[in-house]
Amino acid sequence: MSMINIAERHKFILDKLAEKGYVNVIDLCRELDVSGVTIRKDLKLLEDKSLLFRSHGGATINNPYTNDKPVNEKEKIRWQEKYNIGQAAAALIAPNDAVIIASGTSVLALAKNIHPKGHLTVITGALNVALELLRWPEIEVIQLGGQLRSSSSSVTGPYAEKILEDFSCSKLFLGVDGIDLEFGLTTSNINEAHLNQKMIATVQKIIVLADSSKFGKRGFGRICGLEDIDEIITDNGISAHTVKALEDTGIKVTIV
Amino acid sequence: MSMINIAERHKFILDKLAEKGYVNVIDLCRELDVSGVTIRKDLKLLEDKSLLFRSHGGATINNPYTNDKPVNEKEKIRWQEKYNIGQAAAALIAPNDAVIIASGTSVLALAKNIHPKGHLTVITGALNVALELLRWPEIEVIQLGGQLRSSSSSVTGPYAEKILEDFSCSKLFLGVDGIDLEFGLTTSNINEAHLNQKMIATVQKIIVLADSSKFGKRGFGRICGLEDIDEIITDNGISAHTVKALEDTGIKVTIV
DNA sequence: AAAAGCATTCGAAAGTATTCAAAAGCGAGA
DNA sequence: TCTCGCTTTTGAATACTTTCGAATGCTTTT
Repeated sequence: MSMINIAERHKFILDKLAEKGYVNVIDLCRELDVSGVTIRKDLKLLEDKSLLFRSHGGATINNPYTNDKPVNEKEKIRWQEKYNIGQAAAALIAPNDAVIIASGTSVLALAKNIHPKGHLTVITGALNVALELLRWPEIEVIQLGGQLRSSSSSVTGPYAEKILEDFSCSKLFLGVDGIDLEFGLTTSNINEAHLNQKMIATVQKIIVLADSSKFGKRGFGRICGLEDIDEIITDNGISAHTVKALEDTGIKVTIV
Repeated sequence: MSMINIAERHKFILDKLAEKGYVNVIDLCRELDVSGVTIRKDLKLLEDKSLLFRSHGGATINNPYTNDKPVNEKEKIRWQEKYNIGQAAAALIAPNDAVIIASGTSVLALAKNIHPKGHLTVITGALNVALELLRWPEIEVIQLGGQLRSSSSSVTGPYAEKILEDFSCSKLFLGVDGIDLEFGLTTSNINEAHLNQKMIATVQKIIVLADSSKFGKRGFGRICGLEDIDEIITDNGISAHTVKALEDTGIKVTIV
């Protein structure tokens, strides 16, 4: 196989990488009928464009060391926004607080951003949130019980709701799938929505974490109306008009 | 399987670690068709990147989760035995079973070894066990609720015990800290022991997972006497005399 | 205490990377 | 067509990495 120019060689290399996940210099030399020096130069160019990872004798398509566990797509997208939102939310937590953290990627970002100053009690149904917080000896974590949903790694159902009845917390951090000015807060799972309602009933202050893509959307399960919530933390993709409407309802809007 | 270069070898090692939680040098030598020196060098490199923990003869996963030292220290040692024990225990699970899995490193090894054939219901208080099982859509996981202990990443307390009252399961898989012929089964935490008692009350068959170092030891919290249990799975470090004594009590002893 | 198993170090051999100056290719203009 | 100026490719020399077995020391088991 003889390749006329660089572009074609690069395409060949990337195609082979996509197919096999790995290429080595020697084989490419033979297949493309060029010298090793040339292949190495090609690989270096592609590496500089971060289209592959170089290693001795060849190259791989993805970094062998970022052993990415199959993080679902939702978790990847808008991570930076969620992270900033989580950071802002974490700043609202005071020493000796008792708070509830619901489930979802936004509140996981919150959990990762909590660096407790004093003692803290956290109630959550989300396994990943609980595990994140267990690192801190200052935090007492109450895990809600019940049937686990694999999509959110969190519990729902009567057992969780029953446990909630025994507690009274100062703040609830709630991640949602949709915020609609008329319809209120929604999530895509009806059981999750029901649990969230119980959570709302046991706290004094409700703080919603939602990146700006959530506004105007309606999920399947309605959680509550806008009039029930106290604060929304979102990113600057939110429209001024929406901010105005929320603030008119008496909600504090924090934009990160 | 012959791997040509480092990157692929490292990826293989990390993948295997992610799946099994433990790798040993000898097996990797065979699987990757390289010498022990090379594998050790690889493991050292990966350890320097803190992608794993080195241990005699192998390595264990360094999960950013479950990063509480107590478990990780324990996890380092005798992993091979625990893994084999977990494998044998997993073989006892039948389709459509409903089982309880307690907490500890041995039963975590069990969880990693479960590859369900049909539907399966699992009740557990251990977050790491629950997370491990959530991968399988065939498994319905019931997470117990309550206060979390960071050393074991598992719940104890009245909420967990209350949930247990509603279920009746066929088997309980129990990891313990000590097995004494007179004193019975013990664990180092009194709350854990109490929860284990409640678990025992809700199942028909009790299977204890314990590597051979546990025999003759007494932990702080007594769980039950030997007469209450049905089967023990352990490794071949157990003395013939102990096996005889256990079998005389009517316990089936499985040695892996 | 001995034996077995595992880890580390070292130098040799093979394989791979880099550099550099020479050669080859290529388009533009005479 | 030929040459000029440019980029791309190349082989050769050199430098670096990787792998391995053997020797030696360490840990665990018997």
